[in-house]
Amino acid sequence: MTNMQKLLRPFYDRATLTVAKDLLGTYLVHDVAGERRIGRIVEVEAYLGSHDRASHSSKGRTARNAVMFGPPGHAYVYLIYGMYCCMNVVTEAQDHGAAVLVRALAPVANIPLRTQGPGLLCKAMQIDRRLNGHDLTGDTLFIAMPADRPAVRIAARPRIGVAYAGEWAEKPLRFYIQDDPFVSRK
DNA sequence: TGCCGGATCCTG
DNA sequence: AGGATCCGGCAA
Repeated sequence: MTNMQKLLRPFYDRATLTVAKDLLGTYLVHDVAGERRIGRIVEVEAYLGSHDRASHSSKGRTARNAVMFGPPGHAYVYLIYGMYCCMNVVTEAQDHGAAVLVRALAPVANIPLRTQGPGLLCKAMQIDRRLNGHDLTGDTLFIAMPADRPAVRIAARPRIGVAYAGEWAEKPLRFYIQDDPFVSRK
C-alpha cells in the first residue's frame, strides 16, 4: 500500500474552506473485519457554521448535530431520508458548528460498492451512525495524506440538495476534483 | 404525542 | 417525476 500520513487534530482545526479543499485527494480509511477499505476523496461540501442556513448547525445545538459543536477531527454521521448515512468531518474550534461533508470517493482498496454520492460512499465504506462522534485521529477510521498525492484542479459549485437555504444555497461551497470520473454530479 | 421534512438514491 | 423509509425537531 502506498505510504500515507494520518491527518491529525491541527489539520481539522482550521478554516472550513481550507480543510474542505485540502481534503480533496486524501484517503478515507476504514478498517472493518480485518480488511482495510480505502477511498480517495474527490468531492466535498463545506458547511461553515451556525450562520450558514444550509448547515444542520444553523438552528443551534440539538441531539442530532451535537457532534458538529464538539472538537474538530471527529466524524459527524447522520441518517438521511430514513435509509442512507452521510459522513462529515468536524472543523474549526469547539462550538463553531462547522463541518465538511464527504460526497464522493474514488475506490482505492477493498471497495465493494459504488462511492459516487454521500449515501453510497457510507454504504461502501461501512460507515453508519455507530461512528457518529468517532475520533478521526484514531486507528480504525481516519483520513490520511498519501505521499504521492498529485496536484489537483479544484472546481467550486453550489451545494446539492439545499434549496431551502435561500441565498446560502447558491454559494459555491461544493468542491470537487475537476474531470474526476467519480464525482457524483457535474 | 403527532406530524412533517429532509446535506439521497433508484426506478419508471 | 415519484416513492422508499426513519427519525429528529417542533407545534400542540
